[in-house]
Amino acid sequence: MDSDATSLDRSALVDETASAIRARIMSGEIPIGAQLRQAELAAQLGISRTPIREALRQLQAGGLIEVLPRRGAVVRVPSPWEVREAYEVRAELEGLACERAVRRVTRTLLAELRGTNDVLRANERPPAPPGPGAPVSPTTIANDRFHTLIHEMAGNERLARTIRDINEAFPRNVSALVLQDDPRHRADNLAEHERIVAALEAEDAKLARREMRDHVLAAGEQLARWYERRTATVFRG
Amino acid sequence: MDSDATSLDRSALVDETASAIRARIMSGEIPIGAQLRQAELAAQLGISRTPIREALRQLQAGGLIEVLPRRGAVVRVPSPWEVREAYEVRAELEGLACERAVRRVTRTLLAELRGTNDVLRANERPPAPPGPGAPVSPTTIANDRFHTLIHEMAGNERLARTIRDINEAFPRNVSALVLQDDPRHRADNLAEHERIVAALEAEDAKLARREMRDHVLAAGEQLARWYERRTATVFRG
DNA sequence: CCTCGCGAAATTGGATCCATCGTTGGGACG
DNA sequence: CGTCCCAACGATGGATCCAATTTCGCGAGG
Repeated sequence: MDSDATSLDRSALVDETASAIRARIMSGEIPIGAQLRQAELAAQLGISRTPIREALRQLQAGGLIEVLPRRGAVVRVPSPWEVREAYEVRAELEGLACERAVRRVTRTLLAELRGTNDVLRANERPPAPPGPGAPVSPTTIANDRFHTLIHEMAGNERLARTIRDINEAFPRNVSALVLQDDPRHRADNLAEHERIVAALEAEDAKLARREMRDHVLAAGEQLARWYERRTATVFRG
Repeated sequence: MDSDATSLDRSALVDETASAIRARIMSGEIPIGAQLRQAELAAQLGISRTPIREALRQLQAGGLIEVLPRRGAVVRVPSPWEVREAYEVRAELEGLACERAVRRVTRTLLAELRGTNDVLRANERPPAPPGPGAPVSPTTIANDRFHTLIHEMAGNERLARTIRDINEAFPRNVSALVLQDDPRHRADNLAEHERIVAALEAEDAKLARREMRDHVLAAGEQLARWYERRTATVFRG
């Protein structure tokens, strides 16, 4: 019964399935703490439970979900502490990437970086309050592109992959929400991006590294605070 | 048919299976490039192919093995380039860990670090040439303990996990072999460890970071060279 | 009204089945 | 003698089956 969704008919079905599930968790369509029922997922994707289970094992290895024996899989609920730890590591790695990117910076790449910032500037007033499961906003795409570009400029696959792995351990839409929620955060974020571009243009590796490091740390702090408020709310309700 | 091996009867069978297979790859018992036959592994572990396949997905997510559609799983053969990239990242992360460890250093921990170095010093002449699949040597254990201790001292779970993930992407016995092969490498390794301990004792965070960074980079370079020689040999033979 | 307990339903997880694809060895042809 | 083709074999991968365990609901008892 191919109810809806993406038609997974290619050869790498398990990997595709894992991506599909990951995307639904990332977007918030499947919220934090939710149970992942194998039968349900199988029905929605129009496949049997076997590839579902293999896909869940992949997500488990990445730390996005937790598989409890005989109790099924659950989307992990990151603690503020975990978020801070992860973002300290990510800040270091993104800083390194930014430092390395200085060596490879070109006018074209700088222009593309500025392009992403233009999008951020234009969308300072977001069109709609993004709820969970909403399609990824232009702002988020521009943000991602900014970072991804720098990862590519760093010219180290493992570095890019490591950063990606850390990011994918947390439902990303959450961080997007944090950023888009508060106009002040958006402004800070844009200013930090612009300082990073300036440092790259000046080919000041140390400065670029420090700016990127601080930028990621600031974002992590906001995200951690969001989780703090969230857990506080949960305990009250 | 429970032929031999470890009796996997607990509830987290898939995770145990993954660990078992990983251990056999890490030790070199299953060499680089080898095919992982599901039926064979299942028979050896006395279970069916289903948990084997899930375990392979976990290993695939870690990057240790590669799963080609319809062609089964193969232990990845890292290129020297990949090794250098990975060790650049690892060097940065271990350097960070070492820098952070300065804040938490105690006499007890310093003593334990020195203890691992004593083992390295005592075993400058390794008892037997370690072949693939050999049990882990005291030297390797001491080496691991040295690094693990510092990771713990850093007090950041994610950092430790990230470093571990990178390490586990390469069959570890290879790097152990590289170290133990050449007396000169062993001596260098020991001297570097001692400099790191000295920097920790002096509570010089920046120095500790630099020493650890250089140490890991040096090890990575040796490992990359080993892979270069290996691929050269393979092409000849 | 709340708590405890039992039984049915739901869910997981390992084993097994079978269609499909890849591989290999042998034979025919150039 | 080398190359190509085909058939048989082997392996993978998705689907299905069934036992074991957890969860949920309902009712009895305090």
